Amino acid sequence: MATRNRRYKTAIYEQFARIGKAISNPSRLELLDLLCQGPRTVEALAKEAGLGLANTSQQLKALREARLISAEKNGLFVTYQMADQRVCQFFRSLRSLAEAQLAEVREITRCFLESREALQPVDREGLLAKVRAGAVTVLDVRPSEEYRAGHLPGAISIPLKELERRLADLPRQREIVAYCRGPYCVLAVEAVQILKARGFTAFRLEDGVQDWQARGYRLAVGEESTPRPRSRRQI
Amino acid sequence: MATRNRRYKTAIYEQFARIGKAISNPSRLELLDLLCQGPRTVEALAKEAGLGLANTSQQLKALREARLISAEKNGLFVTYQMADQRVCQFFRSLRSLAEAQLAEVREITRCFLESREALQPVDREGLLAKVRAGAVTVLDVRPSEEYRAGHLPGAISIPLKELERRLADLPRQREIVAYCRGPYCVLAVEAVQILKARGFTAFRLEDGVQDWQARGYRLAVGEESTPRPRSRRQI
DNA sequence: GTAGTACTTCACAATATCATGAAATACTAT
DNA sequence: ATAGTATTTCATGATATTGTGAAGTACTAC
Repeated sequence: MATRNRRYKTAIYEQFARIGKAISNPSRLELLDLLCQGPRTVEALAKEAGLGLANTSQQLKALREARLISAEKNGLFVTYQMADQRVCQFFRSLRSLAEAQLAEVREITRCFLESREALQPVDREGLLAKVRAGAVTVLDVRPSEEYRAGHLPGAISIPLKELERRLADLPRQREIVAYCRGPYCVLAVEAVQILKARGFTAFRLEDGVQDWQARGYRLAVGEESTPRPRSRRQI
Repeated sequence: MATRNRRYKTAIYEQFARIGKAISNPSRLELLDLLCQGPRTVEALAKEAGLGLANTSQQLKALREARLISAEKNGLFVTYQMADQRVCQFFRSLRSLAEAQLAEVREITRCFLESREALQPVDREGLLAKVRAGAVTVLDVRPSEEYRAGHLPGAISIPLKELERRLADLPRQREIVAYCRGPYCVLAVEAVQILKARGFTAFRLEDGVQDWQARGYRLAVGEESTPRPRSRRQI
C-alpha cells in the first residue's frame, strides 16, 4: 500500500526528471534556444552552436527522447523542430527564472555588454513606445529565413552578415532600433556596434521576436514589401 | 570577437543549465514539490520523500546552490523553503509540460488510479462548480500545518492520518470532495478510498491548493472556525 | 563539562554522462 | 553500380553524479 504509493511517486518524479535531464546540459540548452527560433537541420544547428556533428546529433537525440523536439526527414536532410509551442514557453520561463534567481546571469551579461561598449541605458519601455509610434526604423538583423518566419510588423530585414554591405538601405536621419532573437543573442549587439561606428544613432531592443509574441503582440510573416520603410505608423 | 561571443554564450547557457541540473534528479524534484507546499525541516523532508538523511541534506544543498530554495537555521533545526514564489510557478510549469509531452506520465497516473479503483469520472469543472456553489463538503486531508498555511475557503481540515478516527465529523447526507497537494499527491486518493468504504459519497479534486491559487482563486489561512461546516455558501 | 539531537561533510564504489573520432547508415545524383 | 552528402551509431576514456555509512559540526538541555 505505502509501497505502491512510493513506487507511483518515484515513477512520476522520474518522468519529470527526464525533462530536467534534457535541459541540464549547456549545449542542449543552446540547441533548444536555436530551435525556439525555428526549425533547423542538424548541420545548421551544429554550426550555430559551435558543436561537433556527432555531438549535435546525440544531443538532439536526447532532446527528442524527452519529447521536447521532433525530427522530420526530407530526403537527405533531417529537420528538427520544437515538439510543441509549450516547450518554447517553458524555455522562456527557465530563462527568466535564471535571470531572477542567478545573480551570475546578470553579471555575465553586464560584463559582456560592457566589454562590447554596449552598456547604453537601453530604456526598454521608452524604446517600445517609440517602436509602437513608428518614430524609429526597426531593424531585424537575424538570418532572413528567421525574418520570413516571423518579425516585428514594419521591421526591415538586413541580416548581420550583410549589414556592412547594405548600409545605404538605412535612413541616416532616423534612429535605428536593432533586434534579434532575444537578450542572449549577440546579433543585435554587433549590429549596433557597426551602426554606431558608421555614424548612425542605433539602439538595441532586448526583446526578441519570441518575447514580443509572448507579450501578446502580433508578428508579421513573409517578405517585407519594400526594403526602405515608409514613415507611416509601423506597429 | 567571435571567440568572445562564444565564451559569453557558453557562460550563459552554463548558468541556465545549473537550474536544469538541479531539477534533473527525481529525489530533488520530490523535495522541491514538497517545499512548494511550505517550509520544512531536513528531517521532515527526508521522511516524507523516503530518503536517507545524508542524501536529503546533499540534495537540498544542490537545490540551494541553484538558488531554488533557501535555508534558515533556528536553533537546532534548519528550515528549508522556496527561494521565491517564481520557483513554485516554474515547478508547476515543468509538471504541466511533462503532462503534455510525456504520455508516460498520463499512463503511470492512469495505472495507479486504476489499481486504487479510483478511476472515477472525476468531472473537474463540474466538481469545481459544485465546490463554488457550496453544494458539497470540501475536505482538506493534508497535514494540519499545511492547512493552516493556506486552504480552499470553507474547506474543513481532517489530515488523512486522523480520518478514520474523525469520520463522525463529516456529514453523511452531503457529497464530499477531498483535495490535497495536487494531481500527484496520493493523500486525497486514499481519503476517497476510505470514505467510500464507509459509505460516504466522495470524490477527489485533482487540483491542489497551489493550482487553485494559480488559477486566480483566493486561499483562506489559519484555523477553521468550526470543525463542522455550516450549509452556507463556501466559496 | 556530558549527552543528545539535527544536520552536514567526507570517502567511496557504482553508475551515468560527456565529447570525440571512426565506422555505419540512408539517401541523392550520375 | 558509384560517389558523395547528411546524419546516426559505436567505442572509448575522461569526468560527473548517485546514494550510503561513518565521522564531524553545531547547537540545546542539564
